[in-house]
Amino acid sequence: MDKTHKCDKSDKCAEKRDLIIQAALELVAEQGFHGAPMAMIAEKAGVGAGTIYRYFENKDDLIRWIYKNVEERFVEVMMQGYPEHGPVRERLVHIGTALVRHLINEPLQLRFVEQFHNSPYGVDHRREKIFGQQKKDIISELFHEAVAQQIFKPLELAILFSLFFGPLVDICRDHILGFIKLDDALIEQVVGACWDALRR
Amino acid sequence: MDKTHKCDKSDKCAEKRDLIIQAALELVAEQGFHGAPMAMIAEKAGVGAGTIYRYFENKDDLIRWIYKNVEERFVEVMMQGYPEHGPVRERLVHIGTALVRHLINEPLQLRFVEQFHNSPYGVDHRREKIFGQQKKDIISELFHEAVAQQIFKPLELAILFSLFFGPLVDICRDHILGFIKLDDALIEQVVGACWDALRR
DNA sequence: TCCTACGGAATGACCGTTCATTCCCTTATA
DNA sequence: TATAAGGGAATGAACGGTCATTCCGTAGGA
Repeated sequence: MDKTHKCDKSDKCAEKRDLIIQAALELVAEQGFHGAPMAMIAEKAGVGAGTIYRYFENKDDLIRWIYKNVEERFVEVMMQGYPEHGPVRERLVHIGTALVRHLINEPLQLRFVEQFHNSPYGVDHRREKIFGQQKKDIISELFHEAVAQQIFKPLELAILFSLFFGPLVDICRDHILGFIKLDDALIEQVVGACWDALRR
Repeated sequence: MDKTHKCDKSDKCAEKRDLIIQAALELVAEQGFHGAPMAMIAEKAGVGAGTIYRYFENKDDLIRWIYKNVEERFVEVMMQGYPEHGPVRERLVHIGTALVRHLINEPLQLRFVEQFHNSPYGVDHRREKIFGQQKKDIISELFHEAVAQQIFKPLELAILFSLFFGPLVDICRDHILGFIKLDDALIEQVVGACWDALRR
């Protein structure tokens, strides 16, 4: 929930807000929640400690706001250029490739989301995602359709998601941490391998 | 590193030590590191707060000790009844199935390890694992052999591990949290799917 | 009596949050 | 234009609480 604030439009206030967000994103991504106390976020953003509370109710509010925005950007990226009427494999490869490309270009966003998922809210968030999955997002639809057409193995959505997205996120982390070196050819191979896991 | 202690052998002291370990394991697994302060661990173990420091140098020492032991148990379980001279697929299915069965029987151990991996030490530990991978554990050997025989896709070990173990651990967590319900048939299907991801 | 294990209050560091104060920009007035 | 007043934005020292760790008095066995 945003805190009501006099100047929402693109003026100095918005700039300051963005500075806080960026500082928090970086610190949490690089040091974890432990390594991102409010005082440090404020210092990195170049504002006073109290100023943060003019823009966000409390730390939870700040963290959740960042998470929501980062997640939305993930979906946007996967939907950009999505071949809506192409065959299932093409659509899936598009999603996987777009996701991996984005994650390795925005390592802070990946690390932040991972930190978030492994925290008290993380479980609640996943529960909501899985059980509240009545809303028809395009990716869930694609998976459902592929199961119905007997292209995918007849498994629950949660399992199919783990088979496909789990390894992709893992290798992005390994790339960011310098354990492996991803390039376009390798990304294609790994996405292909994840496809193989899903295929009937 | 254990702290030197007069009575190491199976007497009352060892019992008390185990109580501390069990309490810490449960609290960290269920509440995360934040929710497992030393005072709470002591209370749950039924000992004084200071007593913990007679058995472990500090909290880090305690946590690392538990992690090391839990991880060793994972390997033990995967190696129990390992069909060393069977075909690659049989050996891999054995490992995957044994791991999943163990993890869903010991949810605390899985949750603890996940908490550990997402913490400051987590990255260091993984770095050590990947770059210090000169030691020939049986599982790495199996993967190397399968690549050499062109049974697996020609990918780095870290990637193959992510493709195989990543989804397996994910679905165990989902099972523990009640999001899905694993049974023997389903485990077999999922392990089979992970095999498909690796297969050339 | 000596020595070791133990408990739990005490300690000091640190964290999120608050709030009295200051700063600065806008507006009103002459 | 010059000046004063008003008010929202920003600040950072201070507060209350929590944490890991230490310290010291006590109990019990040799």
